Amino acid sequence: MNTPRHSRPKGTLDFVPPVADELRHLEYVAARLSTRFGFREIVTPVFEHTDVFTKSSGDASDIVTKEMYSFKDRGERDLTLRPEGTPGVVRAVLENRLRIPVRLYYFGPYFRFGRPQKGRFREFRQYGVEAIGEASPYVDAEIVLLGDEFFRTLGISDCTTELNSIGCRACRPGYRKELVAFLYAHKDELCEDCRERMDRNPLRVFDCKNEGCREVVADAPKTAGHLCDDCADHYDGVKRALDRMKVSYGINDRLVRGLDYYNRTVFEYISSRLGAQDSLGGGGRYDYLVEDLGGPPTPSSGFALGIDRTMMAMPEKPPLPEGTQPPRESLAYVVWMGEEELKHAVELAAKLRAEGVATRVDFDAARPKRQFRSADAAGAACCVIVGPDELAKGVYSLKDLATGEQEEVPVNMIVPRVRALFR
RNA sequence: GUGAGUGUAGCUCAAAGGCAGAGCACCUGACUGUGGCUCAGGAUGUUGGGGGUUCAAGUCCCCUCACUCACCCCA
Repeated sequence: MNTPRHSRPKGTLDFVPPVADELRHLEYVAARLSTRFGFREIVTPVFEHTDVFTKSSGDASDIVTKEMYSFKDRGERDLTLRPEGTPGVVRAVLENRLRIPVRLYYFGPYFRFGRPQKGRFREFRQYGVEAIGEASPYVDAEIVLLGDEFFRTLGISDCTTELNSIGCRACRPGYRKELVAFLYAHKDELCEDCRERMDRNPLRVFDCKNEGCREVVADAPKTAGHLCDDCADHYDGVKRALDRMKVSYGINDRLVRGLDYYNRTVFEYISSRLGAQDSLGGGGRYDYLVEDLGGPPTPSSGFALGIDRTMMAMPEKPPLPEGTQPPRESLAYVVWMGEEELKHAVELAAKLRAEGVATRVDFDAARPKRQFRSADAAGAACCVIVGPDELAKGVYSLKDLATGEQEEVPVNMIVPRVRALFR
């Protein structure tokens, strides 16, 4: 193969036409739905001071310990390409003293260092929402609903929602102690990784895919049975609200989120089309994070959805029936014959564009044949032909490239006639 | 960070130690004011890179790089 002079950095993606259009469409859907739920867009930097992430995501989490793109800038500042969205948003809310409660949505690129595989990249895109300063279980339910509607709007049908509650600072320590005791009793049956996880983050043993570990974990004490009264009430509230909103979900009492800051409600959207990385996104409640980042106690809830994964999970467009042409772009080509007509073509292009009609002229091809070919290659809907004959008669010839039909159009009628061919 | 698989034309893939090929795409012409369709012709490669074995390597061996999938982790 011709080795390209330059190649993408490992784990990055190019979005070339028309895939970039799909990406923008997806962001448009996200923005529209978020707005409908009262969220407003926030844009924060792609990099932050490193401690914004180390103080929020948890020192023990893998994201912080081995997946961050961290660097020192020329001023010796410790900076990190954001591995996730929530900490930067919370930082911005505090720094700009936004009035709380506030609902925010965002999308953009995120960065984590790991070996790429299907659905996992070093640069990836997320769509997220954060409801900062809202404590009600209804809020959690609304956020789950929003994500659910997002996937449904995009035609993703094989997406299931899993729900769990992991308790709070009051009830989790007791549960954790009980879980660790259980795991120690079954230490011999656990894999090496899980034996390490037992001490560092015992809840994550639930995530292990190892057969033996799964069997052990099946009998392990579950969070849901060890919630304090407040957490149990909250969990019931979320479930009742989801039922009333007609959101279908499954309880997964093994569901644990990777980030340390979650408490109470956690949820995840799973698709069967994605391979091993089957999570389209997830989220939950994070009632302590704002405080951890130096703000006042502020109960909050949100989600982060993987845009790249969502695009992978979207249904394939059905192939075109045999013999049919793909739809044409809403684009007009002005075809010219000689130098004299070229001047008119340039003016006509300006006029069409002023009327909002996307227009191109092939300046490089002197022969009309090539101009027509350019127009066809670009998928243009029509050609507007400027030749000596047309100029003499005060008309343009308009050729519909889909049907091949051509007719003369008075110059003052060209804009509506071109537009009529767009569909 | 760990493991496995795959690297041949722009794309999809043949060539199982003996002349590097096909389809699609591309270019030119038939058609000097008309795309697609048809016909005729044309170009395309350091077989990812480097080393080794051999009379001979796309093919076997070693190293390296890239991609893919999985572990890990998560979006």
